Amino acid sequence: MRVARAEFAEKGFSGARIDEIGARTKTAKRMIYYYFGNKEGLYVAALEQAYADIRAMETTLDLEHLAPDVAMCRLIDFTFDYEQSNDDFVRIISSENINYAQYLKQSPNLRDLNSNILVSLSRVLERGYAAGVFRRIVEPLDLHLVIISICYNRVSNRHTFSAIFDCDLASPVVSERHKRMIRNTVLSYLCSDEVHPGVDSVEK
Amino acid sequence: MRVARAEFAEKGFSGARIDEIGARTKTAKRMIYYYFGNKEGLYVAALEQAYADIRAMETTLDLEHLAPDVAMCRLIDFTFDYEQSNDDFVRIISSENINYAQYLKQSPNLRDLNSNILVSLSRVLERGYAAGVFRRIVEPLDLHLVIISICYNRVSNRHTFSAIFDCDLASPVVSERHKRMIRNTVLSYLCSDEVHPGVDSVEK
Amino acid sequence: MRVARAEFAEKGFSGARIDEIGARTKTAKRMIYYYFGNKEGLYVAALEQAYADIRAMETTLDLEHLAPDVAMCRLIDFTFDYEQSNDDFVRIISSENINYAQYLKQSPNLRDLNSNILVSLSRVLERGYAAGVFRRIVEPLDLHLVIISICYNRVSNRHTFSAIFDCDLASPVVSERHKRMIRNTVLSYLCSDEVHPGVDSVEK
Amino acid sequence: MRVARAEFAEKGFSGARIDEIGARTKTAKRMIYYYFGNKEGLYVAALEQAYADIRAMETTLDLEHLAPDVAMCRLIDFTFDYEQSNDDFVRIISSENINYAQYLKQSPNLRDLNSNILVSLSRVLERGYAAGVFRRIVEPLDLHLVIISICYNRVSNRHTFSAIFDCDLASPVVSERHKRMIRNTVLSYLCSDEVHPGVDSVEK
DNA sequence: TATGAATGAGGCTTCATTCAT
DNA sequence: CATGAATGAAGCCTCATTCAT
Repeated sequence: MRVARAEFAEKGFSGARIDEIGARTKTAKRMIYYYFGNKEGLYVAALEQAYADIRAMETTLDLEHLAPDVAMCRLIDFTFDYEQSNDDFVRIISSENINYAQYLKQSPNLRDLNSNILVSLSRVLERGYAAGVFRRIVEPLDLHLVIISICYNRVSNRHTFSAIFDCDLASPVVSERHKRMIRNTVLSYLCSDEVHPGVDSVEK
Repeated sequence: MRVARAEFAEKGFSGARIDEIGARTKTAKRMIYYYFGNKEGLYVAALEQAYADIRAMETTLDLEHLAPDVAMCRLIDFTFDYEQSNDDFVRIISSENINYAQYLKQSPNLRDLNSNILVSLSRVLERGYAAGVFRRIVEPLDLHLVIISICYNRVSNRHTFSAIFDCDLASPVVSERHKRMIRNTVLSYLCSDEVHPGVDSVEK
Repeated sequence: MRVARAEFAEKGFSGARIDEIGARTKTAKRMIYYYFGNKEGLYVAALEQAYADIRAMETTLDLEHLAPDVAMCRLIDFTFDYEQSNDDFVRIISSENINYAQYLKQSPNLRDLNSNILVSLSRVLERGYAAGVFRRIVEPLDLHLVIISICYNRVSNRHTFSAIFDCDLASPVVSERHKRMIRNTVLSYLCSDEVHPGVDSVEK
Repeated sequence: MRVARAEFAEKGFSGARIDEIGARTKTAKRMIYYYFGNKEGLYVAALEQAYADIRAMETTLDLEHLAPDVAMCRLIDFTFDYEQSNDDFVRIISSENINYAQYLKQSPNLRDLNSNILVSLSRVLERGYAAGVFRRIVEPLDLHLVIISICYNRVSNRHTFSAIFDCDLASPVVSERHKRMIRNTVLSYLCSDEVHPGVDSVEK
């Protein structure tokens, strides 16, 4: 199963070879069909496990006992570190998006699995508003998008990014710089309430 | 060629079927080999064209004649709109990252092709610092990462995102809200210089 | 066992799936091997049962107490009704003929099992000749062929027949018409002794 | 193609091995998929050809220039001989009935292909009624069923028949006897108009 | 007697690619 | 410059059967 996840993460759904997974497992290829029915079944199982893993880690964060801004930073840091350390997770989700999430949609238990991240975010925001430390009114969903996007993209697109810009996003120096940047980006946004009119205010 | 790009974007490299491309083209499948050598050649050609297209559009932005903050907003808006309108581009790049950018790395002319976005960003930043409107010292590369990440992820991962959170990222209401959010996120970050210590300041 | 017979009847020997039989039975698939050895053993058992069933019914006809022509009609009607009502029986025999009856030949108890139909026919014929109601001298075997052929074919080939001629052989109207026809065909044949020279009398 | 037909005739659809067909052909197995798409496509092609062949022969009978009874005998003889000589045809149709004629139904050109046999029969009957040689009013479809059933069954079920009754239906002696029998059966039926009440007249 | 887990062999099919014209 | 026909390799999957308990 770990092997399957690695294979799907490495090659994507159609690129993955079920023979390869069988060969790298003690059990024979035939058993994959015994347990999972077909390639799709194995893929869905790997996908489910990937989501289950991150959820299991998220519950250990214990944000409630931290000050709102500190809690927010911890959440950001966790997301940052998790994505960076688990590129299997990142790759399988990218792959699933190539597939229009058709397999994820079939797995109903996955649907509500990740909703708790929005609950966590929501609580931290509420406490921040109450304490006066956050002033920007924002949807938890939108804030999650900001955080996850930057953390995720650093990992998912690091190959094209580094090819084009000739930089190594995985180096400790850059990692630390980026982690700080994301913290400051999110907190600057939340703590200010200035509105930037953007290009709309310009004749176009 | 348009067909090839669509096919690669839709299915990824290994999922794409060269028969399918042949069938959807007037020219026969055999000609693909005549012109591009093999599947990889066709893929690289499609990839190059995808990058060439966005570069062609970027040169029309004319940021120099706008105030720094307005220029920044225009750049953000352009990125946002381009990614949202060109999911072929987004998909083929995700697919290429699944492949560890091995094909992009082989195409040397693609390397320096996108460097001008850093130049553009750099100039806007310089003007912003000079005018005192931007106070945060930031690498152009890092800033680009922030902008592109959010714009790109909204599109690349919209299928899993919408499956999990049951929302439609492509709806006009959400799109507009997110576009504003990205502007405000980036500009809040640039205009402030506060540093948020983050989780590091907490015993860990 | 009922399940096995239905499966073999539905799909033929090679089309039948022993997994399917196992799944539709309370007992596990493994038990099939315990009791029947292998697929062939199960098939032969199903085949034997099919023949045993029809034989059991045939013994209830009680033809001896009927006038010869009435007895013949009753035999025809029974055959007609049995074939029409038991397409499982028909199908498994067709399937066995596809297999060159190789399994039937292996089952020696099946050999003499159906000989009693010839005995029954023979007795009815004898009584008919003695009474002067039948005039055509005919082999019981040949007469059986005529009767069984029409009754059997209506069922065995009804799918291609109805596809080609766009008719429903199972409808009550057609069934009754055909039943009458077979009676009249057989009895016209037996009661007359005219000989039709056929094509042989024509230069060829 | 001849090979394919023989293989399907011998083993039925699911029993046939496409590898076997490939091996017995000059062209490679792969080409079967090139031309016919899949196993089903090849099977349908073989089925269509089987029907086309018999139709081609039927058109050469030239029944119009024979007396009605002689024409009827010639039609019977042709049917008898064709079925006996072409057990490939017989077997593939039996096999198709095992499949519920699902493939035949998909082939619309086959539908009206065999309608001409009913036309031929109908004309012979009309001429027979007009000449007073036939007296039994009968549907052409029903008469066809009688003729084809006996001729077909002798071949299709000869394996179980011979296993059970220990006789060789293919021997010249039996063949000739049966051919005569069918002629006399059909013509006795047509030339008489007696009605046999059957079992219905008996208390039941 | 009963059973879930396991399996080697072989089935159909698809792939990117090349040959002959 | 263009094309229909051809192909070896490999992919996914299913089969009847047996093993360990």
